[in-house]
Amino acid sequence: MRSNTQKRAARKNKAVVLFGPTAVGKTAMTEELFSGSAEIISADSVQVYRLLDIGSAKPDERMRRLIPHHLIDVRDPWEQYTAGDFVRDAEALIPEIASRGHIPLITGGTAYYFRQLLMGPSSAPPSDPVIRQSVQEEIAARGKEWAHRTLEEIDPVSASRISVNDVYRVSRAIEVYRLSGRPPSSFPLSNELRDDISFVVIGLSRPKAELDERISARVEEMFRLGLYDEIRHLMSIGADETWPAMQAIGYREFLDAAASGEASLSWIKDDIIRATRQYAKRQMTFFRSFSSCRFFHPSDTDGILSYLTEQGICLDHLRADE
RNA sequence: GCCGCUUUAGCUCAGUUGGUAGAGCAAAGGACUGAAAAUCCUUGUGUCCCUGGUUCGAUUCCUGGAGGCGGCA
Repeated sequence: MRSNTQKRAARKNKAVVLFGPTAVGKTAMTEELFSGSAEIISADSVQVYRLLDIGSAKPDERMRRLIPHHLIDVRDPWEQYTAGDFVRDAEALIPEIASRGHIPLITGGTAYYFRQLLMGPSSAPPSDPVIRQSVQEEIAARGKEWAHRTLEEIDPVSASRISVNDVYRVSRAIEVYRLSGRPPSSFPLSNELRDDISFVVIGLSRPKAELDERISARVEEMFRLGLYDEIRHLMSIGADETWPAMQAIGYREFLDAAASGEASLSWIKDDIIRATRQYAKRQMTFFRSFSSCRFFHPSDTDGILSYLTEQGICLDHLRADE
């Protein structure tokens, strides 16, 4: 029935998705446009971890007072947080925030989290630590060629998509098969925006030279704020490369340096800057593949504002002006 | 000043018994099925320091020069 469909459409939750590579200027832009009218759902796979404050560029106290933030500091650095956890948490938060009369603003840099949320999560079973470990041990013992051959037997489609060298994905594919008894490629994957939530998707970008400059400045600032002390504290409580959080840029470079012996702070700093630039590039590649995304320069607040209005998002201070 | 080593891709360096070259890193582009700041795929790039000589042909051999490193004065 038409009226029913309309009613459901009217009740559909709205959310704004704001993506940008590291250091584009998300925070400043967000503060300017959304203070007082939104609550942030952080889509950031590193800011979920406690104790990783400086290197993950967590929003400061002042910012968090201006706009409530969710999904920051929700795990200890030795715990695993996954894209699936993120989707579940975000799905719960969106209606909750809307019920307070606020705009759910999903913002961050973890493109994979956005993908899972926007197109709907995969229905493949979540990882089981025991099975994962046994698959990994087997691959270590028998080699990656064996692993890929094994995948080819259980799922030729996946095998043809995944490189032999991509042990990370081959391993997960075998794991999914052992968990479910089904070929990984049999779990459906959508490339369309899900239709139970109405998303307005905004991307922020800058010319490369501009972004590179900001990344250098940000890393310098992290060192000034005490990144070295932060990692030293983490290491003093037992942090090593087996902790999920320690694969984050800005932390693992210290662990690598400690493992290899000699490396000066300025060497480590250069490593971090380089890795961050490479990461920013990968983020942009991923996000450009979302056809529903509209890109803006972070300083173009007028453009963003009118796009939001056009999409039916009404900000409080805009309302106040009327 | 003398002796030795050295000069090849943006960087570190292989190499060509004489037929104008290739790895790693960096860079650029791309992928991404509950680990994703992870992981993987693809692609260039060159006065082979300069100058003469030998040679059908020199980045490669020889002469002379310039830069760098080390040793002796």
